[in-house]
Amino acid sequence: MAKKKPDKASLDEAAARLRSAGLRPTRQRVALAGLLFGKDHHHLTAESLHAQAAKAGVRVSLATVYNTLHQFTEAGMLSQVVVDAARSYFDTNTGAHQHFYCEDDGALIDIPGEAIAVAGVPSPPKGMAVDRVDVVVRIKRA
Amino acid sequence: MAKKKPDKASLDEAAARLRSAGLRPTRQRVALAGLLFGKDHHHLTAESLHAQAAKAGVRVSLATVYNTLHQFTEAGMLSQVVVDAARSYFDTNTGAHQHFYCEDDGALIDIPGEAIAVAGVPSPPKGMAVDRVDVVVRIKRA
DNA sequence: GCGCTTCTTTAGAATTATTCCAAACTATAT
DNA sequence: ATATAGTTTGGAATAATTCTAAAGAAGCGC
Repeated sequence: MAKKKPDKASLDEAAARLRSAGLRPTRQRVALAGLLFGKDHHHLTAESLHAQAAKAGVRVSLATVYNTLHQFTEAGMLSQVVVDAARSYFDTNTGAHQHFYCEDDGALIDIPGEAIAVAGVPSPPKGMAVDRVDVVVRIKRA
Repeated sequence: MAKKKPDKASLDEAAARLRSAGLRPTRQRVALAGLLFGKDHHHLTAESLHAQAAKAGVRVSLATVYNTLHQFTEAGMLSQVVVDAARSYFDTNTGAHQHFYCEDDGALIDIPGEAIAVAGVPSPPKGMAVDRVDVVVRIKRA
């Protein structure tokens, strides 16, 4: 049988992480953090995480999944990837990197941050500061 | 009083454009094309174009605005800019260029195509071809 | 541990953007 | 003019996300 829940150690670690981000380590937040950070970096949507939680036997409402994703993003534990007007993707990799976005099936593929160089960004309007530079390489079946 | 509708000449030109794109020059398409291409390049949403049409005295349903925006995009007369998961922006400038996106107020500002250079894009997975590379420079009030 | 206060969760309603639908129209070719 | 195929439209339908008010847990002081 497949292991469903993350092990206790990683859950404890998740709780600690939450605490230091100023978030109470509630059952649902700890469980979601376990699902999110217990494995390799990956991409997800609110719906997909909600489904994954259900499969792992964690009871969480979809509203809480949305809340949690936003709180984690706010806390810098996740980053949001905007590639499609229809749905919001999140990425457990918060480091500087970019994405391929497959327009046929909606898949996201990481491009390591050091691979791509963007030169010539003009200085932003007065009073504004650059928050970050996103590069999306849109690909299609040839 | 402010001029509300585009002049006849530009409407005729719009009709010709539509015809060569394989679209019947209907009253609503011609009117929307007049609003879109009769002036400098700009950014818009379905809602904003619908409102603008209403103000210009053109009767068009919102559904038709959506249809038309997609058809024009398909025909290469408009391009879609994805910067915010919440709404779809369109751009009358279909040339290669990029954008500043102001996260505070949702404003889009063009960055000329020749300004920015993106180097190091890895080759896409087998069987895939790069459709285009979008760069969004997210800015905030400093 | 007990009670209190504050933060969280939740089900379901509400919102928002967008698409779908079937009926009424209209451009175009004949 | 007519017929035909492509369009428009209001309103219903969807989909993703947010809001709300009430019930449930955490954390703190005693």
